Amino acid sequence: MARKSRRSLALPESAALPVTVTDVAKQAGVSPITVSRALHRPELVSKATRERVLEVVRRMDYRPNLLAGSLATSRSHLVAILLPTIANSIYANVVHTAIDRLTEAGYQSLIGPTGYSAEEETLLEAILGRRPDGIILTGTLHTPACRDRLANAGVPVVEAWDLSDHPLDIQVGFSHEAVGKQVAEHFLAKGCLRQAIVSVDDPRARRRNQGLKQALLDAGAPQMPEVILPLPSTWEVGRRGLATLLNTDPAPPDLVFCSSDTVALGVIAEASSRGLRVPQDLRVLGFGDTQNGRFAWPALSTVSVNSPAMGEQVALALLRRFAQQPTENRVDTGFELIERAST
Amino acid sequence: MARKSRRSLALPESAALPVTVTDVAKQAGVSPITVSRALHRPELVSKATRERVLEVVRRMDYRPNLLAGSLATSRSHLVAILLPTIANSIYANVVHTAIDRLTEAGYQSLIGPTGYSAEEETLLEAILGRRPDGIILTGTLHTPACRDRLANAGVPVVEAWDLSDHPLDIQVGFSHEAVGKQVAEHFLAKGCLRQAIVSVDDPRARRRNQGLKQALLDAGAPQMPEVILPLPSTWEVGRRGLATLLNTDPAPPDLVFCSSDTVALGVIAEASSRGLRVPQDLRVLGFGDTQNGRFAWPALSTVSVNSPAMGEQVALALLRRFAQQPTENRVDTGFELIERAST
DNA sequence: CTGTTAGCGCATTCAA
DNA sequence: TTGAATGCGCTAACAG
Repeated sequence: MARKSRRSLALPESAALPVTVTDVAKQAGVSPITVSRALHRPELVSKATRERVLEVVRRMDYRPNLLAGSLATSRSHLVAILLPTIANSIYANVVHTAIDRLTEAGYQSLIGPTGYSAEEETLLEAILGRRPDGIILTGTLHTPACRDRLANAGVPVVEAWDLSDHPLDIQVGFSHEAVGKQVAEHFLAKGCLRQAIVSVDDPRARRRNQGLKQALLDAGAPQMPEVILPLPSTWEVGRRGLATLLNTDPAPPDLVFCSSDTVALGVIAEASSRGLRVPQDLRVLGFGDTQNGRFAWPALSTVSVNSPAMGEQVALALLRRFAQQPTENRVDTGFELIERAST
Repeated sequence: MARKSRRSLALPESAALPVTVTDVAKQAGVSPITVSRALHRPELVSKATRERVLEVVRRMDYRPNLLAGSLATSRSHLVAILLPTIANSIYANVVHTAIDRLTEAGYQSLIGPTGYSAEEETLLEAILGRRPDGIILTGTLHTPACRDRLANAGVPVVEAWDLSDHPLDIQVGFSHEAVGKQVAEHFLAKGCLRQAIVSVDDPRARRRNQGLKQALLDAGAPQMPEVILPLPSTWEVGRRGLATLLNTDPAPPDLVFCSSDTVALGVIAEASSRGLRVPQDLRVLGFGDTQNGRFAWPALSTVSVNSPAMGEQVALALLRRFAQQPTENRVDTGFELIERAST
């Protein structure tokens, strides 16, 4: 009893046609909608029919087609996550936590790599075409057009990892300027007057650096060289960065503020290969949460940003929106300076 | 001229109803299918109407609903990627490369976290319910039921990071036993007879370890202690691992084979805090490609698995399947032992 | 080259 | 408690 026009090719019988609600309905002697209800709103169906239907569902190995469901309900249960890169990413922990929470709540995650500004618009359209129920933004969108597009997509958007003055919608993050400021002040108080910077070229890193430099300026501390190298963020950036610093300035820095823990490790490697002791001769400060707070590299101080908490907040904000509950539109997840001596 | 029953709520006019093919068709004075063709198969439409339609598309800001398209064509242009974790993951580089290629080819990536065996089945159903055109598996599926389900889902599946004797479908990876064997033999030849292991508890790591131990056995080298610690793979595993090794055995190892570069760094940290020189007193061997081959930690030897190439092959295999071109069902991407002395 | 018809699989609305 | 009719938005098949 073949259906009217499913597939033109003759298929081997192993590739059976997918079972649909209609198939189940026929077998169970009910209408398709009853099957749907038995599955999703069982309280609307009498116990007898419900059990019969579910039995048939099991027997026929019925798997709902979520595409069809989404089309009919206009709720895709899809969350799009836009991030520059998955590999070695400072955002990975946040994204990971958020995905876990969303998955638990029955949402699935669509990943969009925003690494290449050229195709950003295309990517965004492809993503929006799936009609996601929500969007998570970790990196920065390159073109203003894309930001506009997102703002007007009629979809809740969470921007993570930052608090800016021009929110798209919801923000979960912290102030990068404040990070730089606090680092500078903390170490000024400890007597570190020669604070240098080794950083990749990233907008947020630049704002942290700016915060640090401003604080130094305000305190009347000397301006030290700042080495900015291109992405990606590798150990090599740190090694070359410190090498450059030391070659440039006759008087070495007493602190190096790095754009990430990875870069900081490179600085430590370079320092030790030059016989500089960390932190006695040179303090090295990283940023991020590579090890997720579990364990830090000896002598590597760092600014921990509490990624898991951020991930939770990101997911929470979206889920509350979905449930049409009131939401905070701005969550400051803070950061914490962790100092390590050695061993 | 409102449509019949779209949305019940009165919406502010800013939240305009999404434009559909039908809307465009009306404005352009053609039928919906012509709009569809002008967009997707322009060669089937006369230049004049095509231009008119596209003009209207632009003016009305039409955005195709990919859910509807997928439902109609049975091609979702979605690839599901199942991986244990995104954070600090050894798989991240592979996944990243694969996503890039797939995105370029017009496919989008759905991420499914398989970290929690308990809900593995639920997750899998949710993913399959989206009718992905292909599936990428990086970690291991925990239950046999899930493997069966995948094998019979009627969807191309690529298993990455491994070559086993019981492929689900396509395999792209390398032999983990061979890694262990080659490491053992290489360093035996260099005179390292006391090869110990510090590893997390992971099936594939265990197979690498097994390969190493077997090769040692075959060569008549002494069996050294093997420290297996629970996931996740952090520096701390390395530190505690080496500490345990040194406390357990009076005669220290001359080589420590680690389950990842991260663990290996921990071993190096512990070694240096104990005054052991790497590699003179102790060679440390990592595994993976944390830095993607760009730069290695001084004195950290490693087994590089060429993740980008693997990612390419994974994407390629799927794309060829989608295009119904013949495919290799088993691609050995190999690995490479990289030895580093210092500095 | 263009349009008509019909269907993808499911769920909302209303009626019974 | 159940069902019929209909629509979600798009496209394949066929006709003209």
